[in-house]
This record gives sequence, structure tokens and C-alpha cells, in this order.
Amino acid sequence: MGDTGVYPNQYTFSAILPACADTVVVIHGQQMHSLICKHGYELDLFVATALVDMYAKCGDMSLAENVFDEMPERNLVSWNCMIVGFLQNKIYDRAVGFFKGIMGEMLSPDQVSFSSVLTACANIGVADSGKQVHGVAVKHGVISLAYVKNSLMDMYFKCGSSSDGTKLFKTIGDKDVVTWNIMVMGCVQNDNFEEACNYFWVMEREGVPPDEISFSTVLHAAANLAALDQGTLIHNQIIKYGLGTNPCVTSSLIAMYAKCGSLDDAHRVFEESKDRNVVSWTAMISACQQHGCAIRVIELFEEMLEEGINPDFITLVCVLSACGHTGRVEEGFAYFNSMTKVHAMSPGPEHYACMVDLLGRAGQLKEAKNFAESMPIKPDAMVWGALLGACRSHGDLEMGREVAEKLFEIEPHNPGNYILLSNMYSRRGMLKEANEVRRLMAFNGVRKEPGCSWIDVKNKTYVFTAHDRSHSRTVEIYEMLGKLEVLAKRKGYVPETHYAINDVGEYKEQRLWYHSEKLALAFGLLTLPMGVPIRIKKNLRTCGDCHTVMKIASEVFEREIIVRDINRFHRFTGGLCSCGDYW
DNA sequence: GTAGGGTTAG
Repeated sequence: MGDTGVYPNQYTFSAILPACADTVVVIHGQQMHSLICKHGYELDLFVATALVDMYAKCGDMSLAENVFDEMPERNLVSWNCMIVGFLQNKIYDRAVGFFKGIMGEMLSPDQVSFSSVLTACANIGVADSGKQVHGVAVKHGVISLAYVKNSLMDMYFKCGSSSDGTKLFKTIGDKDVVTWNIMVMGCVQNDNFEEACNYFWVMEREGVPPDEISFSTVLHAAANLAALDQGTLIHNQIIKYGLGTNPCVTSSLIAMYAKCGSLDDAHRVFEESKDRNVVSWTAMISACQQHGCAIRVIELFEEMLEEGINPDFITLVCVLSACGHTGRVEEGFAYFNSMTKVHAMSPGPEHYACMVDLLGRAGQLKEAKNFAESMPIKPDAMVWGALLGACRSHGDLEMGREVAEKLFEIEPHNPGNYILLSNMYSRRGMLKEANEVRRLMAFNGVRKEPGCSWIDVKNKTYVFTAHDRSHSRTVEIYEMLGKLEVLAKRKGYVPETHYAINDVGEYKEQRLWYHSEKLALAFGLLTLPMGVPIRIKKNLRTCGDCHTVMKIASEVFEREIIVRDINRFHRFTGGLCSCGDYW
């Protein structure tokens, strides 16, 4: 255009600016901005609004605000662009501020303003301002508009008022797929995974076709329930709706199968997926990580890089922790350094925690501590938690105590830290100190979450707590455990009594023997036919003693036993565990 | 020219 003697006008600039925004490179936009000034269109309402939008999309809200401030006149779209800009740049309180600004002018907010500001409120996470916006929306008569009511509902769920969210859901007559997705997600956020699945099937029955977001959400719920049957049913629906190759859906499928204990199915989905992106690769990498296949994690990561796909920060969490699992200290450091040097990422607390864990596991406790203390960002609970875990594994009580003190300050309500330190004391026979830690825990009002395990037999779920005697086949279960005890002791089993710290003497040994996962195991041995794997799920980490017993049971009964605890899988066969005794 | 729901981790 420059050579043709034809000059761009305001329409040209309004049309070209969105393209600059799409490149998300602020430099192009700034060049265009200079050109606009040269031609004298910077004060034009439409051009300036497009400039605001462009700067917002390029992530520079201060430049966007400069343009906005210089505008001689602004319409509702200009204001909305500021709200959306702050929202997309995660500066939520300013988005709310600009919403209030609209009402200070003689303008009336529209559904764009409402749905955007409600999303900002949802992200702030406190219902106060969201509730006020609710009132304003009612006054402006926009409450029945789909975007507004959906955003409002989502705001209530994200701000912890799920009863308000559910109430709103029930009043919505014309529920679209987004309405349903928010409801399913609302259940997931409240850990009501079964209810999440139920809502999904109701939606399906009511004839609302699920989209990829519906599937990834409900698969997340099924994964959390470790419900393979449910997950497989959902997979059938995915195929029915033709979303079997959608990368977002395949990522969730891979994660679901992995979390339900079926690495083979996860792998099959991954192999069959054609357009893989960083998320689906990471899902597969993480699946291997959860199943203790650290070498495969590193192989997959290298394959991914060869295919020219850039990792994200979650990929690196998996890779670094795989290096830690296999004692690859040098490789771990090389990958860690590659984050800044090759992948242009700055490591987050998670990555530093992985490195502390890596050094700690390798027995380099001093180096691990130095690493934590010389981090460029302030070490958080995750980092100190990794170091405490290492102190426990290597029996460094002195450092453990020091680190635990820090953790008690940073996160006084996490029971895990107290239990870890207390167990370190009792392992050394320092029962008085162990009890003191327990007392401190009680003093701070912290309670250990009661452990429970569950097992599915013939489509029914049976839940066990420690010492549970509520099951109708309790007598047989305890008989089976007695039999197992004899066989285990014959194999050289010695109870690892430091895992049951509150008790003393023989009683202590007994308490250990009736942990929930052992009860579930006994029930599985009784009810499931040979050749069928015994799948047990636990809400906490499994204890070392149970881990030992599971290994022995897999050998003496010739059974495959799969225990899914809070953060990983243990697959026991022939006296060995897939985790390589590392978890 | 502006808008709602999520995917991979520990």
C-alpha cells in the first residue's frame, strides 16, 4: 500500500489490528500504532478500541490502558475490551474495577460486560463481588441471557457456593451444553465425582450432545473414582460422537485409563491418536510415571522432542521426577537447565521441588538443602516437603527436625509433616519426642485423615477402614488375614511397627495388621476368581508395611494386586512391585 | 472491534 500512493484510513487500521493481536507479538502492534499516529487516526473511536484490544491480546495492559486513557470518546465495546483484557491477563480486580467504571459513565453494561466480569469474580474466588454483580444483572434484566446465567453459575461454584450454583442450575429452563458442563465441573470441584458422572448421563439422556469439554470433565471424574467401567462407557460415547481423535479428549482418556490402572489402554489410545499435541504427549508421559516406568518417561520425552513438540511445565515435572526415581542426577540437571536454555521456561516451585527430591533420593542431603536455600524464588512447602521426605528416607533426624519446623510454620494444617517427623522419632525409639509432635499436631487442630480402602466386586464397591468389622463376611476376612500372616511370616515378614506409632507392644503389631488395604486385600482374595487382578484403591499413601505384605501376597497367592494410592500405582506380581519400592 | 465451560502433575 505504501508504494501505490493509496493511504490507509481508519477502516484499514481497524481491519488490520486484529491480525496484529493474533500474532501476539507486541512489536508488530507497536509499529502499527506508530503508523496510525502518523496518519492521525489514533483518536478515532474504532481504531483506538482495536488498539486496546490488540495490546490486551499481546499481554501488555499498561499500553492498552494508555490508549484507553487518551481516547476522547469511548463506547461500551471500548470498556468491554478493557474488562476482557484484564481478565485474559489474569488481573481480575482491575477487570472488576472497569466494570464498575462502566456504571460511572452513562453507559449500561451488556451481556459481554457481565459474563466477563463474572469470570473475573470466579477467578478471584470470593463470592462477595460476584453476588453484587448478580444483583446488578437482575436490575438490568439480562439474567436470562445464556452467557450471563452460565457465567453466574460458574462463579458460584468457583467461589465455593455450590448450593447457589446448583439452585441456579435448576432454574435454568433451556440448558445448553455449557450449562451442563459447568454443573458437571461444579461437582468435580467439590469432589463429588459420582454425582459428576450422573449429571453427564442425564445430559446425554436429555438429548444435549456432549462436546469435548464435557468429555474431558467427566473423564476427570471417572479417573478420580478409578472407575474403569464408567470410563469405558464414556469412551464408547466419545466414539459415538466422533470425538475419538480430538487431542483434548484423547489426553483425558489417556489420563483416565492410567488412573484406572490400565496402562495398556492408555497406551492404545495414545498410539491411535493422530494429532498429538504437548498435552496428549504429557498425558502419556505422566501415565508411565504413575505406573513407575521411569525409563519409558525419558524415552517418550526424547521422542516428543524429536517430533518437534515443545514441552510445557507439567511435562518437565514428570521428566525431572522420573530422573529422580532412577537416580539420574546428572541427566536431571541437564533437563532442568534445558528449561531456561532450550525451552525458554523459568522453572517453578514444582521443578525446584523435583530437584531437591532428586538430590535427596540420591543421598545428597546437604546438596539438596543448599539447592533449596539458593533458589532464585522463595522455597515453598513443596520444596521443603521434598527435603523432609529425603531426611526421612536417609534417617537424618537433625535436618528433618529443622525442615519440619519450617513446614509447621508455612503449612501448620498439613498433617503429613507432623506424621513424618513423628515417625522419624519413633523409628529411633524416641517415643517421647514422637508424642510431642503428635501433641503439637493436636494443639494446632490438625487431624490425620482416616485411611480407607475400597475394592469393586461384581459392580459393587466395598469400603474398609482400619479394624473394620462392619462387613457381613468379617469373620472370613479376618480368617483370611490370619492365614496370610502365617504365610507371610514364613516368608520372613517382620512387621514394620514404626508405621503404627500411636500404640505400643504387641497391640501395635496388631493395629498394623488390620490396615484398611489389608482388609480389602483379604476380601478380594476371598471373592475374586484366580486370574482376575485384585484392584484396591486407597485415599492416602499406602504404608510401608502394607506394601511389603502386598508383595508377599502376590507371590504366595500367585495373584496380581494393583493398589492405587493417593499419588501412584503399585502393581504387585510375583513378590515384586512395579514401583521398585520407591514411592 | 468485545463474551461463558477444560485437557496434562504432585
